[in-house]
Amino acid sequence: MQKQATINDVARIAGVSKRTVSRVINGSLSVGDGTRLRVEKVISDLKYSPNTQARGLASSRSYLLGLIYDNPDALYLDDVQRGVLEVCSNLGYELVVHPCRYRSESLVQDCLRFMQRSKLDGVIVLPPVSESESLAQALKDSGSPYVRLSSVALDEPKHIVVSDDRAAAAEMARYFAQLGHEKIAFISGPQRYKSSTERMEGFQLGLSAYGIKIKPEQIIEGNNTYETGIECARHILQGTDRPTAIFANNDQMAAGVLKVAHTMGIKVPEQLSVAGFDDNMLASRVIPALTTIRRPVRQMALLATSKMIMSIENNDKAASNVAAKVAPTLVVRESTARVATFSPDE
Amino acid sequence: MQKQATINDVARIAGVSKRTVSRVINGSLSVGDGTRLRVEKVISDLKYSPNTQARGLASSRSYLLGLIYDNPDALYLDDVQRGVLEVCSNLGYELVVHPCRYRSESLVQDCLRFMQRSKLDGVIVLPPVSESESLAQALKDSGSPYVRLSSVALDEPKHIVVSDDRAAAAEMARYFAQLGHEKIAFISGPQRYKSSTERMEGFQLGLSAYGIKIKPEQIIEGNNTYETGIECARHILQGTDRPTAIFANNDQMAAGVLKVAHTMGIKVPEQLSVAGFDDNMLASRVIPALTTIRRPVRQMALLATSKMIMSIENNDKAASNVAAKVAPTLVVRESTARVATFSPDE
DNA sequence: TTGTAGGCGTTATCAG
DNA sequence: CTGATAACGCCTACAA
Repeated sequence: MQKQATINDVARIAGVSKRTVSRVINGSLSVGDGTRLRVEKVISDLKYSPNTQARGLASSRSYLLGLIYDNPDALYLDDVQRGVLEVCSNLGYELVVHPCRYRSESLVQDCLRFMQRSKLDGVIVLPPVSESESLAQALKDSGSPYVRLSSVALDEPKHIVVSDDRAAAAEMARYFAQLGHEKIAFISGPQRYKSSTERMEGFQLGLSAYGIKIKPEQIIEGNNTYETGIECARHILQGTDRPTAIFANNDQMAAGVLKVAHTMGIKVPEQLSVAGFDDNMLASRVIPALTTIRRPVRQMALLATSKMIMSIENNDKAASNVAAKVAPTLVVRESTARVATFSPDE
Repeated sequence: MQKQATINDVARIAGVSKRTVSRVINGSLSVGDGTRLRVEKVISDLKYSPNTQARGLASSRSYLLGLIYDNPDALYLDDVQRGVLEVCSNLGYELVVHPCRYRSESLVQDCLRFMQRSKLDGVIVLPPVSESESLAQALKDSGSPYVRLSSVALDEPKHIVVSDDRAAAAEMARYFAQLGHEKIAFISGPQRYKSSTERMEGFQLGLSAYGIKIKPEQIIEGNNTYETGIECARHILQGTDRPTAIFANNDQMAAGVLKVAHTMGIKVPEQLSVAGFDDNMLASRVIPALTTIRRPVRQMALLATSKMIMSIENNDKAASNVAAKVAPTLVVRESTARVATFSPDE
């Protein structure tokens, strides 16, 4: 392996100064066409590419983006990562991933250290970490470009991309109502997360438009895992007043509901309609395939990354102009159906 | 936000030279205890932490590790990433993720550029990219530490962590045989991947110990996706000579088999046993839960990262001594059963 | 045990 | 439009 060519080699061979080479690299306009061509030729001959570290040292840029998250669903994370990387790599940035603990005392400190240790040019923050106002504030104070993904517009447009979970949940409510369901249960996510409250409120609001109200005891809080989905489903389905439909805060928990229904011999969708939220891989693999809400995760990632890079490259106006809101959509599959006029087993 | 303290600030305030501070930072032994304490105090007072870029420029280290892969299963990637990060962050390294195209002409070039652009200290390569000998050679030539994950020991111990898929598949064969299955089908992965051939051969070998041979037409190649799992299952189950058990190269395809069986009204496991490979989230969520082989993915990631960092820190012996092999294990769930003496529907 | 001097590869300043 | 020259923050021979 040859030792890497440096800017000095290029300058020497092209017969110009380092400064000029630097100008060419960075696309400065004030370079004569002849000079530029000559330098470019040498650059490609030598397969020269600038040393990022040196560049960073001198200009305090690293071409590194950070992704901060706390233990998200694997499928969600993967989606996001793909989206981010797509934009990243096209624009010459690399991605550094950084899991952290949302509820830790040292969250802010930890993230800040992460940023300055690696001299990141900016960070993208996923929920629920994105909901931490103290982190957002710290990021703002430190002057680091950042973009948050969330279900609520908690920041200026250039700093956030939101998905309207509330409206989507309302759409699910409408769909349930139109299928004739009235006895409906809801398995919520942790109430400390905005996404959970947004979805719950959206769902309730949507139902109320049809004069339907979920009984308080039919609203149970899970923590978005398959296992708690199972627990909640048991609780709901073993009760005396079994609902005809259950909406879960995410697909994982909806899969848990399916499992319990199967175990109890309750037929889905004939005797029970079930719906989830996310539309991740699981939703379409499970039997019956889940009716759910598709979150445009990848699109959010693309938007966030574009914003991010625009901010970094001093284009705040452009960053603000990138769309900051996306709309999840209803996907109807096999797990929901019109309510039975009377249940076969009652 | 204060401007970051530099080594010079520390030196000045502690009344020593940069060199001494540098020694303290890097844990050199030849520093007087008094001096060391004094310097350390200043460091913590100033919340000083060395600038990674500058450090890298001078010593050609970046404290950055790379993860190279081509479009793996989201769940697999997530597992690996968690494992790697766990070790990484404890030892002061960050992780840069880098998807690439295994079959691309420019794979080697692309990966090498990635490494030198970000001046990575080392890379961990996932299958199937890890199976590229030309990449491995290039990495070796360029003197970059690297560790490959694979199903075959294609490199020296310090450069690889392998999972014995062959033995695991043989174990599944034994299990099938002991359940009394003789008419068995196999849905393989792409034959250009070692993991696929290892599993297939292991399975066949395992069966042959019981005098069982899979008919050639009962071996079908999928590409490890749910969709091809469905296609292959259709092909197999619509045939005249339906098998009593199907082993799929991974859980995704096994899930596809379940789907088709369900559609065709074939009861699993009563009429058909189904097993997968991986034991990812899907396996336990699906109904019936899949019997499968659990790959210790996370453990592989831990081992690989440890090796990696030891190599980086010039501890090749230690790197070689870290275990280089892990054993996947059989996990029995609900999708397999003793073969029916005669099928109820025949 | 400690300090001096020089270099790592870029970018930025400020002349010309 | 171009070029010296000084940062950037740290490390490493070599000396003392």
